Amino acid sequence: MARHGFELETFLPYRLNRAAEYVALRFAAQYKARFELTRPEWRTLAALGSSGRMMTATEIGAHSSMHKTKVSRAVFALEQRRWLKREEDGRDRRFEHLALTPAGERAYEELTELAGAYQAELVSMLGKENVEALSAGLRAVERAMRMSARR
Amino acid sequence: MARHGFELETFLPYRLNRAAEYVALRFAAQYKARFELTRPEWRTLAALGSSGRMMTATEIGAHSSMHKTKVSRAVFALEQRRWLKREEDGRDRRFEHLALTPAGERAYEELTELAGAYQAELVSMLGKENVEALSAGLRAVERAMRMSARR
DNA sequence: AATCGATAGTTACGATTGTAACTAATAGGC
DNA sequence: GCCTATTAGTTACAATCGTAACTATCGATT
Repeated sequence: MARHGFELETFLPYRLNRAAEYVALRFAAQYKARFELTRPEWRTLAALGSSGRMMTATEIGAHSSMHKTKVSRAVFALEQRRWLKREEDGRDRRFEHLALTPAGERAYEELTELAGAYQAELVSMLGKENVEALSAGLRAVERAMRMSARR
Repeated sequence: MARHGFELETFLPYRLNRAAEYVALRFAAQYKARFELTRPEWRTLAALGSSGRMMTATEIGAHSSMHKTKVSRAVFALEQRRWLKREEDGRDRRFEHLALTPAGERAYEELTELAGAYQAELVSMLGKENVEALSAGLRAVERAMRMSARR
């Protein structure tokens, strides 16, 4: 039917994007319904919770690939919710050291359960081999990202 | 270092999203620089160009996974640029049949060349086996999308 | 110690997006 | 032949996002 060689269906950027949207939206529906959390907020929570230590906003951005304005807004929202507290650095007052409050920790624990269950659901939906293939492919992209990051 | 099992780095929705963003942005930079095109506009152009026939806005949205408001705006923009023309349906006047103008065709040809070159660059960057693994994984996700689409 | 440049984080602003409401047109039941 | 439900497409509006500009702080150079 197509007059030309090109087909959007076979174009990797398009396929990646569509798959990512689908997979992310299904999970976002869960934590939005459960916690009224946005994606930047969930990522910030995950970064702090999984590291298990205090982090600066810049570190969070680097760890979870978020623009600093996104992190800034997410930190503000989590602080309002009393899930996160800031502590100023005595030596260098530009830094804010961020940590989860006990309430934030509890939310994080629940979220990681949701995430684990969703990942398991993905494996059973896609099949173990397919997930491994996908993961290997993503690993290659991640490698390429790191390569092009260092100029 | 992490106190908990969960790591964002191993969470598929996150990895997929980050990889998709990276791959899409690198390509978007090319067609934005060359044509001042937005992503919805490029997708609309690609849908029309590759099908080689007239399509309605709804068809374009279904074919390229875009919300109808995105399609509507992209169609308007491409029409302003004289890359696309509308033709009304005589029998059912709700439909608009869309087709590329000769200028639109020429732009599409150039864009597919860019796309082909980029896909080739991806293969050489990631390695053929990795692209095939990624593709197999994506195919599984696409299958799951189709499954959950039919209610 | 004064200045310049770099860095952490915030905010103002414009652009883009999706939801929902809207218009216009058709189909199908009665 | 109506009345209702459905569909195609557009638009108003609010939310979200990134760029760029901004404040505040620090280090280094002189």
